Amino acid sequence: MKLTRAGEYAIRCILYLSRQNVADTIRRHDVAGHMDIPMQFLSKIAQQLAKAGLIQITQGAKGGYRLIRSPEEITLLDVIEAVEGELVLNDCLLEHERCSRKGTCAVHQVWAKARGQLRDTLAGVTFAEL
Amino acid sequence: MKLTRAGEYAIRCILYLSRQNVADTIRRHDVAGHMDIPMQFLSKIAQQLAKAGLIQITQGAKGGYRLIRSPEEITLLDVIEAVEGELVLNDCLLEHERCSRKGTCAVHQVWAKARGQLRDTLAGVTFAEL
DNA sequence: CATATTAAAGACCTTTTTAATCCTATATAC
DNA sequence: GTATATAGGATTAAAAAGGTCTTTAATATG
Ligand code: SF4
Ligand code: SF4
Repeated sequence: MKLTRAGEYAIRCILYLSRQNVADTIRRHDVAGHMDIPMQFLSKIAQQLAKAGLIQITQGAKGGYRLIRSPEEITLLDVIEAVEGELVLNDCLLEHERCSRKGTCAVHQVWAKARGQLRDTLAGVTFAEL
Repeated sequence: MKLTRAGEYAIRCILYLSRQNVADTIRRHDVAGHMDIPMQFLSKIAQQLAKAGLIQITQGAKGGYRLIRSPEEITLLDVIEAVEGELVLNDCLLEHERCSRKGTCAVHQVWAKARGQLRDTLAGVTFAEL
């Protein structure tokens, strides 16, 4: 029930990019150095952020990462779900996960509510505010 | 960012006990059978629930588990934290976890808020309601 | 007391996830 | 074409999750 390192690093990465001149491409080396992220691990994370449409990656000299969307349009939830997948608090919340009790289970409703609340909270914070 | 099986089983166990005659001692075998919990694994979980003061365990013939507190007094959060430990969403929320950014980190505040919200939600549901 | 019943306790195990790192390939600026 | 940078796949080590096995101990009942 906890954020992974990858999730934490992803947030730091976007946070760093948000604070620079947003139009610039920032070197991976700089992001990793300033935000205490292992460089190679950052590569993996950046690739997921790119796949999710949050950043653009440029290879080669002068390459690096650049935000595609503006900080106001990126929420914490976006970043977290980009690297951790859909946020659920209990497996039975996933559509394909079958629990025989699901239909009538009162606990299930609680998890659904809690999940909604958490996602709303995280979706309510943009990187412009951070 | 998800409940473990142990947590899920713990909830099912308390749920089952809450639905029986609360004063009765229920056999581990029955709980496991009715709630689809691996028997030996339930032992481990029950021991944690006992340590947390939620159930009383009796060994020997006619032994089993019995609720100590009434269902109205047991919340989902109680049960979850009994087996998973204190609920936190990011490591930096733990007192002893050091992050050099913690002091000024805006993200930290969000996690603190989200965690509080989630705990409140789970603490707001008792087994009498379930 | 003897015996049957029932759970504890600790060791052990397997699988999955996490958190990286290594290495080769590839893209770009100059 | 060379130096600079990241991609992408394979690999790895450590930890956590999710159990199981075996031995021990407690209790009821005849
Ligand atoms: S018992 Fe309820 S909460 Fe637990 S997995 Fe099934 S549907 Fe979900
Ligand atoms: S950067 Fe902020 S949110 Fe991330 S671990 Fe440090 S204090 Fe917590």
